[in-house]
Amino acid sequence: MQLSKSEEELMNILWKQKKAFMKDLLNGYAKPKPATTTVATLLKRMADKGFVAYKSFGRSREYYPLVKKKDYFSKHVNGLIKNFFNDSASQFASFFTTATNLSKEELEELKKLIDEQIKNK
Amino acid sequence: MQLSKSEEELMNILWKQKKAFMKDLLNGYAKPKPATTTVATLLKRMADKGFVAYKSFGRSREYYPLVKKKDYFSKHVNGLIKNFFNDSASQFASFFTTATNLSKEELEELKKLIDEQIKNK
DNA sequence: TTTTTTATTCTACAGTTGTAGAATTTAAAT
DNA sequence: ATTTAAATTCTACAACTGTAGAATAAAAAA
Repeated sequence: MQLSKSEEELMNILWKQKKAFMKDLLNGYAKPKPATTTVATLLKRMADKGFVAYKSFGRSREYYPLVKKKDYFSKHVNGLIKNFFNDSASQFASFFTTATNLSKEELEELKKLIDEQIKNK
Repeated sequence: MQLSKSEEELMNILWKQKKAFMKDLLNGYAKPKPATTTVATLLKRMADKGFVAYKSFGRSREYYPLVKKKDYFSKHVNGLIKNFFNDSASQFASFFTTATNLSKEELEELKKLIDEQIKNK
């Protein structure tokens, strides 16, 4: 099962912190922080879905991710690709480069990266 | 408001066909085609959300998209980028090239595209 | 014209999501 | 030892989703 939008948001905070207590997670949110109970609910759901686990320390818990951001992400993008680009990653890639607004520098950087990739094949 | 997963799927069929009657849309689905009423429900919701419209022909309708795939898509990807990559498109791009499995040919193709982009800047 | 097919509208319902208050528990502060 | 602050569990609830049957209407086929 997939994570929902707000679960993803929380997951992202957790990925950044690697492991965190409730208080750390709350701290990871910006401006209008959600209620503690909201985060708790999300964490429970995420645990049920198998995306996070925790170590108990007395009353509270240290949460940590069970899936790597990279893995989660690539599955995510693959869904996008499948859904929108007839399962063609290259079609997606070309779409991507024209659809997003990368600066010249970023494009150069990306090109370099691709060269690396090509060498490794 | 955003489209849901299955609405996206349908939207994608519509984008391919440019405009379509119910029957065409149903035809666009693979293997276990959904019930006509299911598609009808989705279409109604999509119309409410402002993503499709239609021209009536007697009893039935010819549906057509109100948003371009490209526009929808870039908004979509920007959400992804914002959520996962601190708003950095280039960070996303590099992540993308390593996370997806492009073949050598596809990579070459992509590189060529990027060169085009660079020239146009 | 009677029958059949097809599209549309209504209604329904369970599952998911976003959000959080109330109650409780426990660790920390005084 | 009391009070206070923080984390957890329970409960709740409306909105959104996925899916489709029943009823209806109209168009097409027989």
